[in-house]
Amino acid sequence: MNDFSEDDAFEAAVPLSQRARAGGVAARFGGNAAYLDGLNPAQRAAVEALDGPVLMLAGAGTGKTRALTARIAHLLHTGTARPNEILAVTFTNKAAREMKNRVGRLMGETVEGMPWLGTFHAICVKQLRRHAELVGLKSNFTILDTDDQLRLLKQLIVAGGIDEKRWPPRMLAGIIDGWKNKAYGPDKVPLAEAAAFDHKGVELYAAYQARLKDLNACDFGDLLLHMVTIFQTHEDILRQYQRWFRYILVDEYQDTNVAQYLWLRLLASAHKNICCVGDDDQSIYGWRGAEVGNILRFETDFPGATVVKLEQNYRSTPHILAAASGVIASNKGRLGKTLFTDAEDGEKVRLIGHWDGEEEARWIGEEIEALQRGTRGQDPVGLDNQAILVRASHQMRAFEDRFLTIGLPYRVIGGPRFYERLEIRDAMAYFRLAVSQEDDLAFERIVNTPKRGLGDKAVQTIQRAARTNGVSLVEGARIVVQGKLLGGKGLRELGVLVDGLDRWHAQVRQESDTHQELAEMILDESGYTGMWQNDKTPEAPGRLENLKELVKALDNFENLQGFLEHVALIMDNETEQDGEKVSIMTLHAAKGLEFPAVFLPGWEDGLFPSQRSMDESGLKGLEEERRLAYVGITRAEEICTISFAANRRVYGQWQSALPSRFIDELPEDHVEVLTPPGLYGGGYGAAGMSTNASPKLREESMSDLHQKAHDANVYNSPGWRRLQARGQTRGVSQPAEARNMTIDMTAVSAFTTGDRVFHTKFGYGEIKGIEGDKLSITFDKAGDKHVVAKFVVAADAASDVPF
DNA sequence: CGTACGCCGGTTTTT
DNA sequence: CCGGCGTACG
Repeated sequence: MNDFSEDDAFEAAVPLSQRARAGGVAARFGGNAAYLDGLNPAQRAAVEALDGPVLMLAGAGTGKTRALTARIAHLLHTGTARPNEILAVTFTNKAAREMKNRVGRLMGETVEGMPWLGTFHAICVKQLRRHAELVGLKSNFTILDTDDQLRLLKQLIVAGGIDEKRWPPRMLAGIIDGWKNKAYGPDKVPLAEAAAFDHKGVELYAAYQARLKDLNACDFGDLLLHMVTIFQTHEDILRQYQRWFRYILVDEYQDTNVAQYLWLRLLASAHKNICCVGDDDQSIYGWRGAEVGNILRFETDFPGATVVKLEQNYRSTPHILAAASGVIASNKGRLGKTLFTDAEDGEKVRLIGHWDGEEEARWIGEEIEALQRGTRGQDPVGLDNQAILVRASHQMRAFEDRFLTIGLPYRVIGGPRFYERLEIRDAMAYFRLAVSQEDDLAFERIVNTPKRGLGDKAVQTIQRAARTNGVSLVEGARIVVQGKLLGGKGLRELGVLVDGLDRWHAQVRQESDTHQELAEMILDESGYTGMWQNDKTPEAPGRLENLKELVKALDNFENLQGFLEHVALIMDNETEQDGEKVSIMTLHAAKGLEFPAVFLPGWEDGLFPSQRSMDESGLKGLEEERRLAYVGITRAEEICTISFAANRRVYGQWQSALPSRFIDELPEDHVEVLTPPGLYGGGYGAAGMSTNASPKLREESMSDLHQKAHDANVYNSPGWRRLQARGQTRGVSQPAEARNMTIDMTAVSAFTTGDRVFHTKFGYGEIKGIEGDKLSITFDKAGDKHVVAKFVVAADAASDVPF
């Protein structure tokens, strides 16, 4: 199918008569190009160099998105390109949305939507739907999520009689993804790599691809891989796209993998009007296939490229920039940028060591409250403007525990994504089946959810019936029901399920109800809602809440099909904005964000830089970790606080660690060393203690803690001694009691000892005591906790979640 | 077929 | 220390 004339994406958004270079356009958009106002010379150069290859090296906070959107505006404004002739690619939906909004704003709504502004995946889906048959798919192919993918791989492993221990589905998925990222089809995997996995991996890869074809499905990696394959084997199609996409823009180029790189290079090879924006210093996704090499090699790939460096930073203070630059300077083979700023000096980066992880969390909690109140003698910093950035998500727990206890509102960014949650996937599987009864994976998922007495044996019977008749599982189930191939209860239940599926399917086609009503009906009639209503685990109310949320989300779509189509690609986590909260997230999740105050805890060797990263990838791994440090520091606008703990409980065992080597790389002149609480006057290196000393004496006095800290080997480490040698110490942390704490007694007065209560994180429990505004609660699952009263509700109120 | 217990393993994450 | 998963029973 090479004829695109019907695709609205290629329809001229602007009548041809109005299309003109430079001249006639002014009439359309007004004479002046307001989008150029306020750009610095480098940005302006990047915006105005429209033709030929351009590499925009944009350091952190240098107005990259601004330049990129201005460039699009410029292409449109000068009439160089129409909106549908511009291909603009991002990695995330969020970035795509942002760019769309900003272009719209710059152009004053005059421009119709840009059809080819989107993520790599969204754009590839659009293309692949048109050419699916060239890779053996139908244009209505489904896109599998990770969960489907894993279940499929597991089936293949089991079917192949392969030991699941030696070939865990997760590992196989990782290997296959890796190959797809490099644009290797099953037949293109280099012999050496194939041999590295006993050739079994390739065998399974081929089987997996064959199975996907059978299911008329593909996974995320396929979207790119298939398009690259099509472009490489069908020159006419490639030519067409090359003509259509007259200008190409790529965001976060340092994160592209080989498949994405090939796709871009193929599309750009004719006219070479490609503008890539990126920062080699912020390449932090090497472990999932990103190739920094792509950006380092740009000038070789596109000889004569215009290279523009954006080095003026509009985000951070000079001290923060200097600290970040100091750390990243240790990396080799950088393209090299020197960030500068006009901003006032501000505060130095603050560095503090703690006895253990809990102490660190406590200190940061108090510090956040102090900043919020402006107690430190400066403008108050709202909670929305503060963030804690950690290396690994398990570090979040210490903060969550602490913040729950003191009642500090927080939000975890990038947790389990909405559409990845169990209940959402189950519900979606029902919707998928209502739309198409061919969806075998969806059927397998829900056939026994809720429990219908249809276990492995029953499923096997259904599968056999389906296979021998060459039909879908739903049809197979119908055959089983009609032929009474199962026993009493299971048979009856299966009959009910099949009837339900038929009914829902019919209703989808008739469109007799609104799709929201239909969705709600499906979830009710299938017994899925009831399943969670009867569930007494602490998660159940939340899951029901999520289901309600899901039905609400349907509002934005025409019908169920439309919804399913979009959800496959939009795994976004729309974070609800309810009140001021501190953000807690990983360093990876923080890329692209900025906060006035940033806390960077856990700077200990082994944790950050991560031991595993260094073990697996050696110097390359260490350098990526260092870039992560760079990304972390450069998120801060005003106040950046780095901390580490001498001891940490990891897998239930106490372990001590040395301060991160990155701390040694911080330039002294831009760092202020704070004194940990209990160490007024500073600690002095004493003889090291045994490394497994238990610091589990939490409620000890400060002087006791001091004594302990005194002896800890961390204070005798090279990193720590360096801090001492700098001799800059200043007490910061005030005891919490010294600050005027407002205690909300209204919440606490609602409870008495013995009440059953519900807490969103800890679940159900019973109040054992009341101390000030805190409740001491024994939770059914989570054990004894002290929690601020406003974070719990009476247990009977919690079960009252209507659906 | 569903539940209870014991064992293993345990970064980073988007689409 | 915690959760997911697989095996062993009811």
